[in-house]
Amino acid sequence: MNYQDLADLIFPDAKPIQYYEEKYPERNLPEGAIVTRYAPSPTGRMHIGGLYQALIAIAVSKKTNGVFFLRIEDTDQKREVENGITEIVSSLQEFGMGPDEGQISETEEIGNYGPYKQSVRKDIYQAYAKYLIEQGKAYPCFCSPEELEEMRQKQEAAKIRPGYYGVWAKYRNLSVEDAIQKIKNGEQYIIRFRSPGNEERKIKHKDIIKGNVDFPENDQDIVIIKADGLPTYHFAHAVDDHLMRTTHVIRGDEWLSSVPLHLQLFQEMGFKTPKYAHISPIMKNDNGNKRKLSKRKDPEASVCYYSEEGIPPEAVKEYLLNIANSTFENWRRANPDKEIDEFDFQLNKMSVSGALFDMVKLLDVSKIVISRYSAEEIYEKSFAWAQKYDPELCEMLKDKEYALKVFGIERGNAKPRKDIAKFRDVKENIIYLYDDKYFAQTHTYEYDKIQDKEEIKKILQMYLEKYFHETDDKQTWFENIKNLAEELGYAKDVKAYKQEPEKWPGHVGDISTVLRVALTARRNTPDMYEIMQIFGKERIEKRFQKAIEVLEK
RNA sequence: GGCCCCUUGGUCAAGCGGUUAAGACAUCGCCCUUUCACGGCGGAGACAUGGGUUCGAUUCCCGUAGGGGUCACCA
Repeated sequence: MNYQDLADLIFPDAKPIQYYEEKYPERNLPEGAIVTRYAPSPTGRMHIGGLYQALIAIAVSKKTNGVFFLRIEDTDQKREVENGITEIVSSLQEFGMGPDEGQISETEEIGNYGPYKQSVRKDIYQAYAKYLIEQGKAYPCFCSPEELEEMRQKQEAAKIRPGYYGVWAKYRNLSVEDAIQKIKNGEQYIIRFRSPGNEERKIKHKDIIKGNVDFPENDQDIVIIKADGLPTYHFAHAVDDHLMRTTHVIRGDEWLSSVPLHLQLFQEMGFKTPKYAHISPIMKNDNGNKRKLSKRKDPEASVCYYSEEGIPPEAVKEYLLNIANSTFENWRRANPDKEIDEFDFQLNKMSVSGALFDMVKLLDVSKIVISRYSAEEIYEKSFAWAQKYDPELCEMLKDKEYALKVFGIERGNAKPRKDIAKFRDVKENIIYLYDDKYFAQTHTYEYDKIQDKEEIKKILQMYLEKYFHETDDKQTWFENIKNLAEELGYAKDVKAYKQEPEKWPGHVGDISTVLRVALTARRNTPDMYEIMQIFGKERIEKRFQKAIEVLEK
């Protein structure tokens, strides 16, 4: 009896690997095209780190006219979660990051290199496992989990390197006959890789991001097929990325130390090795300690946080790209209107260590992104956000014509306002411009310099009677406020006042402040002329009246 | 603990043997301005540490400290 008999006994129905090799031929792509992927496990809400990885993968594949595909790594049924794939697919979609090929819903996929869901590729993995067994490069192991655990404890107690290797690899040298006998006896087993490695030897590896790294060779006989017949990550990675013709494996750097194993697997199976790029995780400062952004502890770790807050997807992408390649920022400044895809992303320029997540910076990016929107765009996006997350704002925005006027204040010009960082800010930002909300609230009118009740009343009344005309242009409008100031004995010109402040009780700015506060109950607002234009005389009058009522209380 | 990786201002980061050590965010001041925002100008603020190598180290080598990753029939 020989390896072939053993292989046939274990996987009687597996196809020869030639079948798959032919079914999934080399891709016909231009020179230098990068084929890469995002390969998450459907285990819950999508993590920002995953989005980051996918974004980078897309950037490099787009740049080289390559392929970006989505593969679902669901070989661990225990950790799987309902609608896990939908979560991934819809998150990517929301960010405009749909794959060129791969899984596109729980059950559907596109592309010729599928299936793209590992759980339905069982036959393929088994064919390759069989191939390995035939050559004596893999073998059945009959250790129970308890036995393995016991072994590990022994190793730890003896302070030697834990694992299934060398003399500890109990079934590595079991004869084919004995193995066959055990299997026929119905003993449980899994399939292990017979590692040709030697821990004493070093391998050199060049990672695109991390640079040169030296590791000891792998000598662990790792499990390749689990008791449930599904492959482990390592084996699936080798088989899939070979068959899907991946040229660049872009993944989190928690995999870096598995590289010796992966390289060995590729070599032993006769596969061409892909290039690796290991991305540092996005970190968070936790009481002086750096740690990975955690979905449990940090809301901002979940991709859904951004849509809930109303931070535009493109802002998140720009921020992430910024962490990835700091030259992005300069490029963006120079090319404000270009698509992100046009940025020449450099994998090898990525930081070797993990960046701390900076919400303040993200919000700054977001402010810039939102400031570039037209009134129409910010209306549409705010409305869409409000429909999901804020019924009150949604109600306010139903009057589109009015909302467009509101959003149009100081927008669409060369120096647009940058006062909205996320759609959640919108309501607070505009609510005082809505009469029903405004009059329903009780306000404290915090006037600044001019506090005298009678003086304030006089200013408001006189302004409406003599100095406000709906048809005035901005210059005339402000000239009128100056005239009002003068009539009341205030300085018309702020500079003149500042030079000789003792000559006047105040200046035109103080008058403006009274008008502004009485009009909006706020000291800080965007351009008051535009606000008054939107309101018209009648509404201004109503608001002044309310201000006066409050004064008289 | 073994193995591997990392360490430039508060944060993200250029630089890769000779630089007044870029830039962005944040911060502070001034200017612009009827307020705020925007914008403009300016300030403060960094090469973890100790040894080498070198005419010269932030840049190269070694050690130390600190941080991160990894050691599953999880990915």
